[in-house]
Amino acid sequence: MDMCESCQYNMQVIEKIKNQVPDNELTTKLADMFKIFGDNTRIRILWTLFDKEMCVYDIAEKLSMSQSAISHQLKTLRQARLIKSRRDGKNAFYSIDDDHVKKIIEQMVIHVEE
Amino acid sequence: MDMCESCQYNMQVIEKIKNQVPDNELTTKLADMFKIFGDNTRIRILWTLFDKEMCVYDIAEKLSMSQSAISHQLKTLRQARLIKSRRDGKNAFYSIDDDHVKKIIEQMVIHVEE
DNA sequence: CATTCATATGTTCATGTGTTCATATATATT
DNA sequence: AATATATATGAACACATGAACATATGAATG
Repeated sequence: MDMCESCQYNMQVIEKIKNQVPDNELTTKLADMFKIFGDNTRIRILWTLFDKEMCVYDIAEKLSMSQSAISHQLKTLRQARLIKSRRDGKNAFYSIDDDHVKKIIEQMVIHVEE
Repeated sequence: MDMCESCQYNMQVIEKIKNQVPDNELTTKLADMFKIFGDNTRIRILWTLFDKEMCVYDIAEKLSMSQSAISHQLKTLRQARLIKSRRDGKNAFYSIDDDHVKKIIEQMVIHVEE
């Protein structure tokens, strides 16, 4: 079967993964990153930011949560470099910072929806 | 750019995700599944099982952890349907139960390795 | 059937995590 | 400068979680 560039790259990664003793440094990095995704509020924030950047207040309203709770989670997501922020006057606008975020969540959607 | 079946399917999922109000039921499922991956021991177990099935004792030895700790995590992974078990005499052999497991971890490897 | 080996499970404990509440900071407006 | 609005942050609390330890279960073997 013909594969596109993206899938070929993925196959290379799989080959790299296979037949190796688990590298503790890498697996720790992986687990830590999975942890960031492992919270409903953070997933909902990322989901909300999929199509457009949004300010803190609007995210909080859309998700029916307090500004503080959202702000705390935005900090977590920003520290993990999954989102970035930009100031515009009184507002701070947040947006997805990494192309992989969609792919990672998408892959999990495929998994849970079967 | 030409895309293979797999990538085309992924694109469809992306389209489905975009521009929607986050569905709390789905995002909860996603977060819960990410949580399962969000532990170094569990990632290392999955990693170990990538190429072949293994019994509990061998996994514990390979990862230098107690049999109890491994068994507990195997239960977690089994309940999440990420691995399956098979008895052979005194031994319980575990193996990856879902094709997506590799893809999910692989996608995260791509992310953290940049 | 008693023993041994492999695995599973219940409990406990220390640690981590997410939200709330109160408050601080930053920017704009009057 | 005083005030209002938007966001960030620190502390505290409730809750979740992973490993250790002790023990139970299950299967083979004498």
